[in-house]
This record gives sequence, structure tokens and C-alpha cells, in this order.
Amino acid sequence: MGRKRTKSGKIRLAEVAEHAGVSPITASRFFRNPEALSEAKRARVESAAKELGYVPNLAARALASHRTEVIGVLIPSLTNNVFSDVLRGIYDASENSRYSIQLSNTRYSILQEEKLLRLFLAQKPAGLIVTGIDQTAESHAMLEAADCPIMQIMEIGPNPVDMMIGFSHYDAARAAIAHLFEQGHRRIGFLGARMDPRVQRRLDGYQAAMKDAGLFDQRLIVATATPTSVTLGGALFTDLLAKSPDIDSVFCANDDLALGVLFECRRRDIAIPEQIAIIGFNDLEFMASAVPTLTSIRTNRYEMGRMAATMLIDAIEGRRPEQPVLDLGFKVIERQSSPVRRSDSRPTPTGAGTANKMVALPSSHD
Amino acid sequence: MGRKRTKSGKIRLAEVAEHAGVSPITASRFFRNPEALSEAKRARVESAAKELGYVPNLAARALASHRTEVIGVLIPSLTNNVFSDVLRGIYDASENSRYSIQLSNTRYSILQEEKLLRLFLAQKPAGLIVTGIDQTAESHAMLEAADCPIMQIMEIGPNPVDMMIGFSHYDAARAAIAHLFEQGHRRIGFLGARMDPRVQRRLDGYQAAMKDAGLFDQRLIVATATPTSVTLGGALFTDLLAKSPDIDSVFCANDDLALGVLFECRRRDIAIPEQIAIIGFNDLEFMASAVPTLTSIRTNRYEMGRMAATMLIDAIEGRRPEQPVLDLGFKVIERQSSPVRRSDSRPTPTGAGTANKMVALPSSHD
DNA sequence: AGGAACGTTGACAGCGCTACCACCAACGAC
DNA sequence: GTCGTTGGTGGTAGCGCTGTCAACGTTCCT
Repeated sequence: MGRKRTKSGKIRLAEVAEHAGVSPITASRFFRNPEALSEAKRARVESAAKELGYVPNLAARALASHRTEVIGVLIPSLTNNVFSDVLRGIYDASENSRYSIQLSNTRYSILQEEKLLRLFLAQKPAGLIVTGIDQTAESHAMLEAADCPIMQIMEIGPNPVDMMIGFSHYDAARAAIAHLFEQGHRRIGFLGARMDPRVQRRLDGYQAAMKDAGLFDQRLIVATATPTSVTLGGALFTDLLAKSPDIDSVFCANDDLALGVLFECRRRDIAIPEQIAIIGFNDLEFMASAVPTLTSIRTNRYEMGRMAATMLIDAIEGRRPEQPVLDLGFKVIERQSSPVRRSDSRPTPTGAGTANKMVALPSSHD
Repeated sequence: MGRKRTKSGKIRLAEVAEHAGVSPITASRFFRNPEALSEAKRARVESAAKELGYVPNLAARALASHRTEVIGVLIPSLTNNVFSDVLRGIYDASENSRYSIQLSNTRYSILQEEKLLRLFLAQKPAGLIVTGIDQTAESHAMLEAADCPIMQIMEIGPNPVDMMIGFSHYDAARAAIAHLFEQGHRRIGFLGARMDPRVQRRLDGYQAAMKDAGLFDQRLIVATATPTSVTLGGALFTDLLAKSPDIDSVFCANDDLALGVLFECRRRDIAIPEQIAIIGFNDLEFMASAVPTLTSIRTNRYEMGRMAATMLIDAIEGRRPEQPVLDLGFKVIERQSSPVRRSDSRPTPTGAGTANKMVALPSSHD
């Protein structure tokens, strides 16, 4: 059939064109912009390609067209459940597109991020997804100068490079504290691990809420740069108890820590929620299953990834979104670990806001 | 300086060569095989490249050389913690190599895997990492015919396509059951979710061990195709209790299920380990932190990913391993959820093997 | 001394595809 | 009827790099 083959025996576009009785350029157009072809030729090329089992050579395409069909994704961690949900959304959204995902791990280092960004940009990606809004100045400049759509995820903030999708960690933390206030708690501890920018903003939200209520106390805060884990949750809670034995509740910056606190309370025979209330962050699956079930802040991680990739692909293909910044909000999911305190139903401290329970809140941008 | 530039303003190899006062091909060799150059030219090219900020065009390289520097990775799930550990190992190992990772999600479908394999192979990857040993016949044929190194991970089995790294899920399950036998348990339930080939083999191992001991009972098995979760663990355990109220222990095919069982026991006021012993699989981090701490089978997931990528890269570069199949084994990690039963110290049933506690076992291939 | 052998370098010709421009018919507007 | 205009098509000329092979100088052997 095909008289000329590449050494590897692969079918080239020229063979398809010949088989279909059209010029190579017409065949090429079929794959890039089928609408430009007449009905007849389109059908001919299509059947020829199928018959020959043609698969385009992406390297040649990239070389000739000066662009690739690669979407670069920079995330800080592969271990963290939070990111695997986001990633799943990204992969799902890209699956039926022509774009492929190129994933890299910054390990929570903005210097590493800068290095990877340089690497990515050199290959002219079709688009880029980066985590957060805390890039180095150099990274920021590169992103600004990039000639492809950029999507920042996980957070929203004031100066999007291009598009942005996320939620306010600050507001979410405030809502968590507001919830505990409503339930009658006053001595609310904070547990944080890793302390990346997003956790830091949760801490900021916590501090603001506590200060507004006149309840701030430095001794209520236990934070570490150590990567998060369930075990660490127990350890941090132990520290917290040592510093502030009189706490009535704990806000954990993520759910792993909350689970660790739950187990530590079991070990110490501390009753949840009677002695200590717990609220987590992210609403991982196990929170609804624990005993007692654990209150948490639900964030739309899968949706965030899916939307990010979808919007990015749209932008790549010229369909720029009307609204480049999307706030996916969060929900306070109330469970057994933070019920209303009947015995102590003081009014909600002022200034702490009033989160509607179980209702999605678009986070107002700081 | 550079008088000729690509439209995008990028430095090309030719510029570097000119700047260094050598021919383009010499400059090219510097990046592929620096040892072939003389000391002097090597230094000249190196400094010229650095000075100009040269970044090679991978598309052009791929087109000219008929190969890419991409390692394709096919995994069944992005959600499962197990795979994120493996992936982290793969990414870590590839990070300082010239190879980049192209990840795709088969969603536990061998048909999807076949499709993705076809796609990958068309782009001539430098190497391929696939999960498990249960490919379609078509996939298997493609892998056999591929002209790049192939690594199968997560399992070991009799007929490696090329290289293989993993452990025997069958043996690991048998070791889990042997451990429970040793502790004096007889009515051992099995809980399984998803029932992918690896979980199936764990079930096989469980069944074989139980049959060998003359303790097999179909009513002890609860398995579902539903994806795993902590909540599901509770539900499956509830089913198990309904079918076999007299169980003395449960082998959970993964740790999420084990955690779900733990919580369900709390809800039902079933004492662990006094009434029911629990053993999980994978030894996720939280198992050591739960109350009581949970016995599990430790598998070397990160190491598996790291070794897989390392060996694959070695093979790509011509350093084929002396031993193409690597058994990473497993460990029984004994914790509070499965202590020795003093009150009932019958001898270990025969035929169930005797796993050395806490000692790594290379899994003998079925 | 002559030749082989080696290490180092360069010229040339593409890899498979697409950007760019030119072309041609068919059509309507004036 | 002439002129644009449009939609469809094709020719040409690379994209930036590397495979291949030839050529060169040097060293070592006989």
C-alpha cells in the first residue's frame, strides 16, 4: 500500500494524503481544522487515516508549528491528598482534549518552582497551571511574559497573572472560627503543619477572627514546618495542651492533623466534643466516618482541577472566559465533633462573621 | 550578539556553536555525549551555552533523532494513596535525569490501558512503566514489540515483558493470615473493595491460607467492586458481621477499610483487639497513630517507584540490570490491633507458613 | 618510514510536519 | 461584464536538530 515509510514503519501524513488523493497540506488541515475542508475531502482523508492507522508525529508538529500541545502543571506535593484530588480533576478534563499534561513537583519551594517554570516555558507549552499566588519576582515576570494562558489554582488573590481559580483560605479559616464561636467556644487552639502560604493564610484568618473577638492568645497557636501527618496531629495537640490546658476546641489546618487529634484524645481519655471540639480543613472522606464524625471545611478540590484545566484549554483555543477569576468557595460541614454547647450559649462574639451552616460561601477577597 | 534568532527570540544550537567557534554538530555532541569532545572545545561550548542561556528544542531533537526523552507511566488511579507514593518515587528518580514523565490514568480499565498504550507507543517513548501484569493480549503484544525498555510495577509474576518490580500480593496476604493464626485467630474475615487484580490476588492468598488450615468459609468473605473508602470499610464490616457474627478477626485488603472497621467497632462498642483483631494492608501512615494502633502489611511503594524509574533509565541508557525482576517483599508490622491471644494459645494451624514478624520477606513467586 | 588505528571534527541531508502565500473557481455587487 | 470576495486547495520552504559518513591530525605499531 504505502510505498514510502519512515524507517520505523510508521505511516506519515504524506501517505495518508496520497491514499486519500489530496495534497499533504489538505490532510494536515483535516487534523487541525476539519471545518476548512469540503465535505468530500474530509471524508476521504478521514477514512484514509483510519485505514492506514495514522498517528501524527507530535515532534514534527511541534517543530513546524512552534508550539506544543502540552499543559504544564506545577504542584507543591504529590503526597498530599489535596493535590491528588486537584490532579484528578485536571487529568479528567484534559483526557478528551488534544492536550497532554506535564506534571512537576515543586516540593513547596518557590525557587524550585522558578527553575521548573524556566524549563517549561522554554518548551513553549500550550498553557500552564501553577499552584498559589506566591511566586518569586522572577517567576512572576516569566509568567507575565509567557505567551500562553496561565492558570493559578488553590487560592484567589488580588493580582492574577492571567486566570485564577480557588478560594480564600483566609475566609475559610474565619468561617471555621466563626462556627466554633457560634457553638459557644472561646479558647480555640490552632494546629498547623508545613506552613506553606495557604496554611499561613488560614492561620492569618484564625488570628484575625480571634483578635476581632478579643480572644487572641499566642499560646493557642502551635505551628511547625514539618510536613503534615496524622501522627504529627497528635504531637502538636500534645504541645498545645501543654501550653494551654484550658482550651475548649481546636482548629486543625488540615484533616490529617484533626484525625491525629482525635486519636490523641482517645489516648488521653479526653471526650470529644464534651471537653474539646474539633474542626478540620478540606473535608477528606474519612471525616464523615470517624467516631465521632469530624466537622471540617469542605473545599472543591476536584472541581477546582477540572475547571482549571477546562478554562485553560478554552483560553488556549481562543475562548477566553468572561470572568478570569473564579472563587469556588467552601462549606462548613458541621458534624459531631463541634455541636452547639447548650451549657454555655453565650452570644456569638462580634466581628467574627456569621457563616451560614452547610451553605457554600464564595470567599470575599480579603 | 547572536545575529540570527528564531522568531521567538530563542537561542539555537547554531548560535551557541558560532559563539563557541565550533561547528553546530560539535555543539550538538556536547549535549549528548560530552566525553567525545576535546577538553578545550567542551569548555568553550559549555560557556557559550551558559552565556547565551541556550535551552535545547526538544521537538527538533525528537524529530531528528527518532526518539523522545519521555517515560510513559500508566497507573490505574490518581486518588489511591498507594499510587501517589509510587509516583513520588518515580518523579524523584526522574528529576535529575534528562527524561520527563508522561502520566496517564487507566482508571482500572485494561481496555483504557490498551488505548493509552497505543497512544504512548506511537510517540516512541524512551521507556514505559505499566502497572501490574494483567494486560490485554493486544497490550501484551504491543509491549513485547515495543523497542523501548518496559517496566511492570506493583506485582511480580511469571512472564515479565521486560523488567518487573513489585511483590507478591498473594504471599503478602498469606503472611497476614499466618500472623493472625499465630496470634490464635481462627474465624478470620476478609474485606475487599475495588477487587482489581492485586486485591483479587490478596483474596486468593487469603483463601489458600484458610483452606490449607481447614478454616475456609465462604461466609467470611465480603468483597465489592466499589472503590475503597473508610466509610466503605464500616459498611463491609457491617455486612461481614451479619453473615458471620462469630468472627474473631478481619483481614482488610487495604488500610482505608481497616480504619473504617476501627470506627465501626467504636460505634458498636466492639473491643479491639479483645473481641475482634484487625490487620490492614499497605501500612499507611495513620495505622501507627490510630487507637489502638493497627497491624498492617508494609509495602515499599516509594522505593518501588524510585527503583522502577532508576532501573528503567539505566536500561534506556544501555545499562541493563543483571536481574530484571525485583521482588521488594513486604513486612508484617505487628501492632496493638492483633496481639497474641493468651487465653487461647492453640498451636498455629499447619500449612499456613510462618512469617517472621517484622522481617522483610521476599515474596516467593507463587 | 609506512601504515593502521584512533580520536576528533565537520558537511550534508534530511526527520514529518505546518506557516505562508499563491492560486483557482464560484459567486455576488456594481 | 468587470471587479472584488470568499472558500477551498496546493506548492514551497523551512522549523532546529541529529544520523551518517567522510576527513583530518595524531599516535602507535611493525
